[in-house]
Amino acid sequence: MKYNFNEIEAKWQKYWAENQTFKAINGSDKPKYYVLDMFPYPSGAGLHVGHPLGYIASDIYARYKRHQGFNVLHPQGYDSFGLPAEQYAIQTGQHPAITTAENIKTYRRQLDQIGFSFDWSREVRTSDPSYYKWTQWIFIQLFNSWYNNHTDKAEDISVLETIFSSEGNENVNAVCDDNIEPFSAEDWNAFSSEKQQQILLQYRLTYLAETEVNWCPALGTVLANDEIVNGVSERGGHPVIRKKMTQWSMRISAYAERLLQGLEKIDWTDSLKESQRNWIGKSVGASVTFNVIASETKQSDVIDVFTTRPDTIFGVSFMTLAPEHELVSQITTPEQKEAVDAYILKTAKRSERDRMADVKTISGVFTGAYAEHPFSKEPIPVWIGDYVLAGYGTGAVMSVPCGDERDYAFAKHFGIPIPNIFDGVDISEEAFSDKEKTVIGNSDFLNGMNYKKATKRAIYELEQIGQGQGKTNYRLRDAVFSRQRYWGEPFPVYYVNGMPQMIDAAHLPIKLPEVEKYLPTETGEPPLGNATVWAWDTEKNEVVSNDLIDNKTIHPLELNTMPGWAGSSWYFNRYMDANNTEEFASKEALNYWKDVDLYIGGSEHATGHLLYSRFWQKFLFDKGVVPVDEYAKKLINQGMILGTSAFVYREEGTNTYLSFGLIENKKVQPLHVKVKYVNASDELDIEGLKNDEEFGDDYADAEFILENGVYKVGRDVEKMSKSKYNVVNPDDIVSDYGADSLRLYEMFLGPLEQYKPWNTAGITGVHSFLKKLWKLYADDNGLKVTDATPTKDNLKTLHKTIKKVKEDIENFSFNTSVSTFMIAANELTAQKCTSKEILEPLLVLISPYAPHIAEELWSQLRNNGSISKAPFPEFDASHLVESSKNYPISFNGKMRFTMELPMDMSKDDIEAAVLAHEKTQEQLGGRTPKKVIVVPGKIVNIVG
RNA sequence: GCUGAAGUGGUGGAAUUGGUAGACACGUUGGACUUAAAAUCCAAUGUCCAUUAGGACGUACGGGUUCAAGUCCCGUCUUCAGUACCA
Repeated sequence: MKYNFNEIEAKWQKYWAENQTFKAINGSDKPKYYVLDMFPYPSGAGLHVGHPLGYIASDIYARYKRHQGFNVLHPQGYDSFGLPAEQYAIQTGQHPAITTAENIKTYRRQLDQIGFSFDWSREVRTSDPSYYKWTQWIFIQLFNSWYNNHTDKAEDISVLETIFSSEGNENVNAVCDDNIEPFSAEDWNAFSSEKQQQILLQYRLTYLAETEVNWCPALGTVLANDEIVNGVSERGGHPVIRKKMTQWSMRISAYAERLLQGLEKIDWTDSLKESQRNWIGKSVGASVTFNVIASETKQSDVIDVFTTRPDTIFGVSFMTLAPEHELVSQITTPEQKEAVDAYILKTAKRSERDRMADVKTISGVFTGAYAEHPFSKEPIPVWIGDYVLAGYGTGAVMSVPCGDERDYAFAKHFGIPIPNIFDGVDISEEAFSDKEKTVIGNSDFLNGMNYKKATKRAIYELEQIGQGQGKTNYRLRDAVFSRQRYWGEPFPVYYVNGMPQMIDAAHLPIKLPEVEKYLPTETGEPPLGNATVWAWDTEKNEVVSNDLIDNKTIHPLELNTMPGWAGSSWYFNRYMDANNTEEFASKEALNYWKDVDLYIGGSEHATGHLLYSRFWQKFLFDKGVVPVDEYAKKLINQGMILGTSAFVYREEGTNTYLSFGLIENKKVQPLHVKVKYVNASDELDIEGLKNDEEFGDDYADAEFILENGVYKVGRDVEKMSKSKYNVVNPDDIVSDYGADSLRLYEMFLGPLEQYKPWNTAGITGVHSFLKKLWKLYADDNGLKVTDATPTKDNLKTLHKTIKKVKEDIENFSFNTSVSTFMIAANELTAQKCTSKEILEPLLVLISPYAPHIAEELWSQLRNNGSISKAPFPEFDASHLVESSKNYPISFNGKMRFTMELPMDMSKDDIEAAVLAHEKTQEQLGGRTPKKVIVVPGKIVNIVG
């Protein structure tokens, strides 16, 4: 019997699929366990070996939990709306749905052959109308809700309407737009329905607003903050500019504090939580109102600022407004108008990127206006400067040069006085911003106080004069929810007189219309502007032709689509009841599965998907739709598998290629070559390269200068990508070595969280382990497992393996358990172990890692009558772990323990006492300890 | 700048959490089997000194605590990731 992995793997994959072996049952008696992967975007390139890393880890964990008697939910699906399919459609005219379906087919085939234990009966696709029906439904719920600060949760918009009609908005404490005019109940009831709708829109959790957005002209769409990296688009690296547009926004800022607090109760990595904390950016301080001193040319006005240092209020020597600040034009004096206008123009021209790249240059202009210090009543010059951002706080700061680096630099640059309000600190060279060591001086009633006391007192005094109060500010801004794209969820929205109306949930889904072109229209409308059947008939409740629009019963539909993160913000709930056509998911299913016990995915989603999905979950929790407000108890970020690129070096201006060792100081141009032409010793297969279909011609006449008879390539570790020719396809690995080898090797490569390079050569190690394992059970004559009584050594090997592997899985250090298996196989081979009492549990143990070979051997043992246990996947192995718990052998045969002994014993006496000790004898199994480390008073270490 | 993670052989990485540093694997070298290759098996493989026995050094660098430090503390440097004029 040979280890024919291809045959075995195909056989069991077929068996699992036909028997729905991994189907999870809703409402089983067993305890539930939910293991979730971040679902993939099915790209046209298919999977490379880096993609399955996290899936293998979660699969091991899921299979382990099944063996422990849990009812495991381990689903998979596709985040199938996205830009690549749309761009392909723009180029080729092929409908993105077709491309997407094809890509999904490839993904599914590739995933299947790795032997994952997914419950495919629960598959979701975000681009499927039966799925996005519920994404639209959630959008409607958000539209129909507002955030009540009194109850600290989202409530139905009808509650707000009731309040408005009975008492106006005076006592409403909601998270809403700024600048809402106060109105009474009488006012409200007298407002036109349109005016009422306008006001309500300012309170809704998803709202339409003219916002300054990140517009990417090359992509023809707006981007969220997290889709921009260093001032250019994350996808494609195109420039991004600021532009005002009417957009749907999500009021995520309402949840800032709860998103922050919620981090305390979930087991996510510290770095990820820290990223989210920074992104939310809570700062506690005060808002302070400065009165602008009125003069002939300007009226009196007020400037509100936010500061985290109200204790330094007596250090204010000027104020700075963002150039975009709305007061600038009002307060600028005629003498300064020219300079101010020129400055505003200059900064507006600078792109976001320039402004970010160049933070050292100090620039600004005096407006000519003065504000009055709230306490000293001294006049304070008001400047504008681009170091103040319009989008944070109020877009204005009180500048305290002695306590803030930027204010200090600004003051120095423009010769503004720098009053010192810190006792015993020299500020002639730099600002002093250490809060902890602060002692305030020169500050009237704050003198002698530390930071904490002075802050409290300053806020109190500001409140007394009505010019300020304590305030908490968050950096987190509302998320723009509109995209000018075709391949996304359509909004369930139509417009009557320009006011958005929700389509009744009973008529969902609103399916994407057909269009001829996937580009924006000539008039600059989003791609849905190309649709001819895209109007809403409010009588028939269906989508009808645009020609029929009469703005009475038939109205235009929204042309934007939802962003990529819409569908991924709630999919984990859908898996619980994926085929429900009546509800988002049934109450029973939601209450049974509740939340994800283990979520594995990449850290690149820290401030995107992982924040937005927490926001939606909290909202759905407020609405009573889901039973928990944090959906993932534990989250692990898997690292990335990188490619090892290979280079040949062309001597500049020639057709000669120098071997890596011969470059020395010569000018060479490194060129990527396909990694498949390079062996483990970095030697290039020149013939292979010259015969390559794609690039052979480029090298046909090339001369390769060898060293020691071979051409050595250079190596570099980079991200796997098509353009670097370092992509390794899992299909090739599976056909050459088998899925079990791939699974083991990906785990063996290193710690799960770490970034590590792929190196195909190394896979022979785990592959020969599997062959060795097979030989332990079978040889040319068939199975060789016997009823023999296990020896002491056999038992020791088995139990230390069980202990170690259990620990490893529970700590997610899958890499070391692969080593443990190898050691076990080597030891049992050396011991010539054939005992089924050893070999049987070993199979159970290894099955989460290498399920195919384990299933095959288990089933053979069953057929042969050697085992009478249950079929493999249903086999509850929890007793194995239990039995090993008290097994009297410690890991690796090493043992250490501490033993109290009298202080005055001699070293020899101590050793004698150790040898006589009962426990020592037992643990050493009669052998003499190699080393005893003795410390006065006790024995610390006995090594056997 | 700030935040987070990390720095161990030629390489990927172990180290029972303060207790034999380098497990396991790749690679390399040598050997067995073979007409040969592949496959398989065996041995060696941190550095330096030594014929051997053995010895010295060694976990980025410099200090410290401890009977004992890769692990803990202080300082420095480097790399990676995220974030950045956030008042």
